[in-house]
Amino acid sequence: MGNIRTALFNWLFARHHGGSFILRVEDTDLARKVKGAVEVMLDGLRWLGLDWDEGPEVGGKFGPYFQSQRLKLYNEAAQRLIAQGDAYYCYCSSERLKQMRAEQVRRKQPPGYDRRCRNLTEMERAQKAAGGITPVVRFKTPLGGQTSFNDLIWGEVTFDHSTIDDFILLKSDGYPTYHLANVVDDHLMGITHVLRAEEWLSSTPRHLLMYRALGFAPPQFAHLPMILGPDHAKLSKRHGAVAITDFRSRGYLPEAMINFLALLGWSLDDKTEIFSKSELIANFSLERVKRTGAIFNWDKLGWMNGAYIRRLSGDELTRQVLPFLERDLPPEVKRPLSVEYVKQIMPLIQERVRTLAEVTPLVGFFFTPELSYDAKVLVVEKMTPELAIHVLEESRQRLSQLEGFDANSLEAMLRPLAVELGLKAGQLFGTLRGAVSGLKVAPPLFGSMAILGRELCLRRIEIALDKLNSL
RNA sequence: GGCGCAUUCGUCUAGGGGUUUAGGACACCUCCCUCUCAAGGAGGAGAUCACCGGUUCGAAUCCGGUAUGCGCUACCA
Repeated sequence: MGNIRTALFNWLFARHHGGSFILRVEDTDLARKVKGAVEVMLDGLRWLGLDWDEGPEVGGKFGPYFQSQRLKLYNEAAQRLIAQGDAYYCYCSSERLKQMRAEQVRRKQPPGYDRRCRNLTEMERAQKAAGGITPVVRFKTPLGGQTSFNDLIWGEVTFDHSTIDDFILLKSDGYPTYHLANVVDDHLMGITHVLRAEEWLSSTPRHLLMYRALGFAPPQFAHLPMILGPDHAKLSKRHGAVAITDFRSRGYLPEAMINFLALLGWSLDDKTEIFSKSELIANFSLERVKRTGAIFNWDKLGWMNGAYIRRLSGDELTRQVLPFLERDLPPEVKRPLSVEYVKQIMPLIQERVRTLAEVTPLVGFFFTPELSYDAKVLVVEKMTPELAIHVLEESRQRLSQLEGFDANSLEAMLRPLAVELGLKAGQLFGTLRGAVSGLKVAPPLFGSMAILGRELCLRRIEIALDKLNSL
């Protein structure tokens, strides 16, 4: 989620300024490599409509866009830094480092590499190398001084070099760390603006130090606020959906997701809530990005998604709902579904759902050949089974003789019937609703009956009567 | 522990010295509409603007301190 929001802000920023949105896959951690993860990410971006100008699949002048395919570049940079005296080989074992850290923590010292290998002589180096340890490459952080930079969102930020240790550039498996790869690539790829999550703020001085050592002009940085869960912790799997694709399968619309995500940390003014993509692009600016983390509010997302669903045309709603019906309707329902039939139903539920996934349970009775429900739904408030039977028999009678069978004629006949039977409208309609849909809460009755048709309605009333009679 | 940053209704936020009895949205409550549920409409409740000092005629807005929270402090990104 956080990554997707970061991607969105990058995309909005690029589109607003007429720049390029570049997608680079930072797959430099072998241990965390997950098969298919990249495809999922690309799918998510595509679904949201965040198209990239350079990157996987579309290519670009500065490819490849997978860091795992650019190892040579990082190696060259590391070698250059070593040659210049800005980096060095470190032969310390991870066991020693772990121990060192534990000791530092115990003594309440700031944890960090103790620079044991920083000034090894040629002789010592050769000795260590002979020991069979594959070294890592560390950056030789200046011991004194400080680095300041002007973050586009946080303003002027300063860090003392004394708080930065000699961080690793190249791991012993030959892969670069984020720090190295990121700096090398941003330079090589001509990146002008880096918009990333706040968690990177404190490592920015390291990056700046590297840009300087490498003789590269650094890009502009903007650190975005984080997205938190309801417990104020960084949003994670524990908080429900994390992958953007989860939202798709839960029936959220991409436009709503974008709108909602954009408002997490950014706002235009004190009242506008609904933004189209082009309005977002037109109005987006870093100056209006907040600095504080925002909690992901599912309720508001639901409301916003509902608002977007209500704005859909009948055709569009139908098109979007179809896959959910195909997926969620019980197997006994014949496929493929009739698009025309679905389209007829849509107006009845459009303003009643917050997600596309909520449609199926509401409209299942339009498709299911056999309704299965408890006879209790036929006996609404202030009714008895006997009364319900009477009501249904009377209704069946009238329904079978009714001239037309559209919503209007149904209503014109049913309303007076309630009066005639000495019932409140809700009593009659509720009973019929139960018989026809098997639901207590359902789409509007007349419209539903019209779509189901006379024959089916009458049959369902028969079945309802059977149910009541066998109570 | 160190460093950096933040702190306005439960949540997302507007507001950056007087126009603020701090505005909007979600959620919540009431009423209207109504065949259920929604949607829609009208109201309501909800924030001593973290706290303490200072600057000022005047501070949510500026300054300092405190508290709390978050991030970083990995051969993760």
